[in-house]
Amino acid sequence: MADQHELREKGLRLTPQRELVLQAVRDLGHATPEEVAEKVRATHPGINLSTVYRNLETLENVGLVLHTHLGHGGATYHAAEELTHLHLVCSICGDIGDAPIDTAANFVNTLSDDYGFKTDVTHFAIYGTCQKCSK
Amino acid sequence: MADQHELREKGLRLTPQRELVLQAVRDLGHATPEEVAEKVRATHPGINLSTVYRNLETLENVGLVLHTHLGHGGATYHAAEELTHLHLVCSICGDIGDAPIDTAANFVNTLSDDYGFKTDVTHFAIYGTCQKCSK
DNA sequence: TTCCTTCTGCAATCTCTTTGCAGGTATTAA
DNA sequence: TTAATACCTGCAAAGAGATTGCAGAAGGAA
Ligand SMILES: [Mn+2]
Ligand SMILES: [Mn+2]
Ligand SMILES: [Zn+2]
Ligand SMILES: [Zn+2]
Repeated sequence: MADQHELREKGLRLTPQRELVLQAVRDLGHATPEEVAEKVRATHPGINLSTVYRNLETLENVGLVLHTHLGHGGATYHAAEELTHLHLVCSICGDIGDAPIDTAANFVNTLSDDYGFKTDVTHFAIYGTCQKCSK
Repeated sequence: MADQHELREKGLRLTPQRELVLQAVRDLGHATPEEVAEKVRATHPGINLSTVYRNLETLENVGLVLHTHLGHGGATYHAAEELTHLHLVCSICGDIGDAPIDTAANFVNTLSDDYGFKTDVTHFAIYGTCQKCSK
C-alpha cells in the first residue's frame, strides 16, 4: 500500500480503521464525517465516530485527504488526489456541480498579481444558483 | 427609521433589541453572533444571545443583513448594503483582506456562460495565503 | 381600554466535534 | 523473545455553537 509510506514517515500507522476511512473517502467522492462513518460501518460496524474524526484529521495532516466547505455547516472530505475541480453549489436545490479548476485560472492570477494573494479555489465552494433553478 | 419599512411590510417590528442588533452589524462590518451580542451588551447588558440569533435571522429574511463564511466554522454577518467586496482570508495568519467584487467579474461571467450558474461570490470567502505569509 | 400578534429572556435541548482515559496493538530495542 | 515505548481505538464525558418551548412583556389595531 502506497499510502503507508506517507504515514510511516511521520511515525504513524496504517491501521485497519484508518485504511477504511481513507477508502470510504475515496469511494464517496466527498463526504461528511458522519457519511464516512456510515460507509465504513457497512462492513465494520464497530468503528467509533471519534475514530473517524481523528483519522480524517490525521489523513489530512499527512496530505492524503483534504476538506472543503460545500454548505453552511461543517466540512466535507475529499481524497487529496481527486480534488481537481471546483464545486458549484446551488443555494436553492442544493445540487453540487463540478467545473474544471482552470475555469478560475484568470481570477486566481489576478488576485496573485494585484494583491499577492495565493488562492486555493477548492477550499470553499462556489455558491450561487444552478441553471435549472435560474428559470 | 427607514429600516422599519422593510419590517412592517411583513408584520414585523423594529424593537429596541432588533435595532441594536442591526446597528451592531453595521458598526462591526462583519461579525459573528457572539460578537454582535458582545457589542450590543456594551450598552444593553440584558440582551439574550438567543435574541441576537433570532434577530439576525429575521433581519436576513427581510434583506437588511446577509451572512458569509469567512472561516472553517459558522457564519458572520454583514449589513446588506455593505457587502460590496470579496473577502480574502489567509489560512496562515487569519487576516481578512478585501478586494472589489469586480475582480471576479470575468470568472462570474464564465460560469454563467459555460454552466448557466449564477454565482454569489460573497457568500464564501476567497481562501488562500496572503502576501505577507507567502514569503 | 380590549384583543391579538409579535417579541424577549430564560432554560432546556440539540447537533456537531473534541477530549480524557484505560485497554489494545504495532514497532523498536535490548 | 521479551521489554519498553509510542501509537491507536472505543467509550463516555464534555464543549461549542445554535435552536426551541414557554410564559410573560410589549407593540399595534380598533
Ligand atoms: Mn451560508
Ligand atoms: Mn476549512
Ligand atoms: Zn439548483
Ligand atoms: Zn497571512
